[in-house]
Amino acid sequence: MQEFLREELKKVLKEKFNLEGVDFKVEKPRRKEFGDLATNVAFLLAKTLKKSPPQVAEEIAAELRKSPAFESVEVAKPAFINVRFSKDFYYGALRDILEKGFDYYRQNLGLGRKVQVEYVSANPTGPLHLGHGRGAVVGDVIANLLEFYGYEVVREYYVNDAGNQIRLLGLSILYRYLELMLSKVYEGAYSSASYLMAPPGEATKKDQLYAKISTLFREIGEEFEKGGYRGEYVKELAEEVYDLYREQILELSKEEAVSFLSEFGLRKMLEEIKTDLEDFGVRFDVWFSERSLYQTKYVEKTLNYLREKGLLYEKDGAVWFKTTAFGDDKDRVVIKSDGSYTYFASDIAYHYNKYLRGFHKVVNVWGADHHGYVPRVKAAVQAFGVNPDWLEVELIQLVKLFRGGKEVKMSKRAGSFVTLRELLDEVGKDVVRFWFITKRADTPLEFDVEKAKEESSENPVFYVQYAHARISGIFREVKARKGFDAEEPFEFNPELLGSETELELIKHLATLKDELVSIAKSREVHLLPQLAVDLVKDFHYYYNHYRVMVDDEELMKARLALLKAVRTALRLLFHFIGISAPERM
RNA sequence: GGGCCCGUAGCUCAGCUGGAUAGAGCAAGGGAUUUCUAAUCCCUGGGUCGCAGGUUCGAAUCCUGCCGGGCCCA
Repeated sequence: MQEFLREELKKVLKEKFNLEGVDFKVEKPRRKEFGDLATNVAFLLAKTLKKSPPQVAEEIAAELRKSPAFESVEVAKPAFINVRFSKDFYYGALRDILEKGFDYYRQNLGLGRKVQVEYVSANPTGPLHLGHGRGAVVGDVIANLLEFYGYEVVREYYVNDAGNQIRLLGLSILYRYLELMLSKVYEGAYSSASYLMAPPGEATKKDQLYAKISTLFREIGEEFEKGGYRGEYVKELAEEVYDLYREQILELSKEEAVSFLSEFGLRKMLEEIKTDLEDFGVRFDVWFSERSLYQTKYVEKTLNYLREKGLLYEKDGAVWFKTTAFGDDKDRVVIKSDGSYTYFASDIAYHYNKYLRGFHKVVNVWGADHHGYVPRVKAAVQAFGVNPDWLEVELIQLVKLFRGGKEVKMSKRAGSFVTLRELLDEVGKDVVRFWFITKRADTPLEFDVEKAKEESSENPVFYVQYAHARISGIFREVKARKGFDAEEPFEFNPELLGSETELELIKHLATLKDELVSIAKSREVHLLPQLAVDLVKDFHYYYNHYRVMVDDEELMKARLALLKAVRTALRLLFHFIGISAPERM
């Protein structure tokens, strides 16, 4: 309806003042006495038209009044124009919702263009933590919105499976495996008779194992101390290795063992990450391997491309990319002096790949700790001759975990952090998803587990879901007692919904359309939960003041239609947020 | 030292492309159901919008400085 008024206003401006492209605002006023929608357009035009704001407002209002869609058009205090839509306008909206369902809310903003949303992309060197979870929800919700509004969305996870991190994972598993072997040796797992019956003069099997373990420990100990992964999950992986391979790993050389275990760990972690995300309602279309960029020589090709454009140069034995040519504060290394590529090199290649895949737009959901990274990737994008706005980066701040008002300190290096999995198991998918998008993504979120759990009855998540269950409950009752199936399409007379409460509710449903579009455009997903709460509040009020199952069948049908429309809107909101719509609670 | 983000009710947060009496949830207090789910509804209290200047018809919103918190880089 905002769009409707906006168009009407544009028409007036064009026809009456011959003005176009005025950036006026149409919004829902805070107080309902001010009407359904208000605009500040008169303030903006006063200067150009050399008239007083109230005067301009009055002239515009006079034009608007000619349309039957408006019940009233008033000019208020300074020079706001307050518009009230007619009942027929709203009844029409209600009919539309019943008839079209989700499609009432749909708008083809995307025109079928391809958009990529890349999110999570956590290193597969450990379980997902809460920050990843937050990014997962935000990315997922953005993707849901874009999909709904006519984009062809590719959901993608960039897997950092190249480079030292993975090696360190393998090395850490090896270290824990050695610890485990050592304890097995001492526990006597390897001191059975056959091991002890070595020919005279030869070391026992036990001695041999011990010697190998000590050697390997010496070789990797320092590296592990410096950068190894300390989490419990590494020990678990080591146990799996032991169960599968027993002492066989010891027959490998150090490097063989590390690379074998790196692969093992990578595969396991990816599986785990995938499962966790699926249980979180997050699925990807593409798992893009960083390593593949090297295997297909994509990194090389991309750098050659930049070199041809004269954007690479050598200095201090390293190869640099002239990102300053595109607004970065300094140039960046792409090949280090030891000949190895930097992460930036593969990132450039990855984005070149995205570009060549023909995306109309690319949305990257990154942890806020990467914010310093944005200018250089945007620089790279520009080097391909692409507008930097093509790449949109949404930064996700940390999640601070609280338990009963006390912060739970988390440190990844020390291995003490609460995983997404643990939180999911403790409070449930719907609650976590809902809470993770209640705050602007770019500011830290404080999440209190006790609150999310204990207040379950006062929890906004259940509050909104309860409304859905209530409506479904009414439908069940109506069917059981009156034999009327509201799930099927039915005729109704909207004019029977004449009370202010009912009209307000219909208005609410119509207004939601504008609000959702605005959220989709601005990626302000944190507003969705509030939108759900606001709508549900109106519904519960209605429920408490009006009875749906009444003897007057026409009235009943009209009210059922209203509830059905509310349920449609709720389902759409839940769909965006990614929470379930329970039939009963 | 440089850059980015944040500071709004007791708590968690909206509002920030300037606009009408600054909102929501939770927490606190009081009330409502012989009726379709009380996981509900209604009412009440609660604010120097971090501080100080500036811009203007008008500032929580824009600009500058300071204070406090977080993150990144060197």
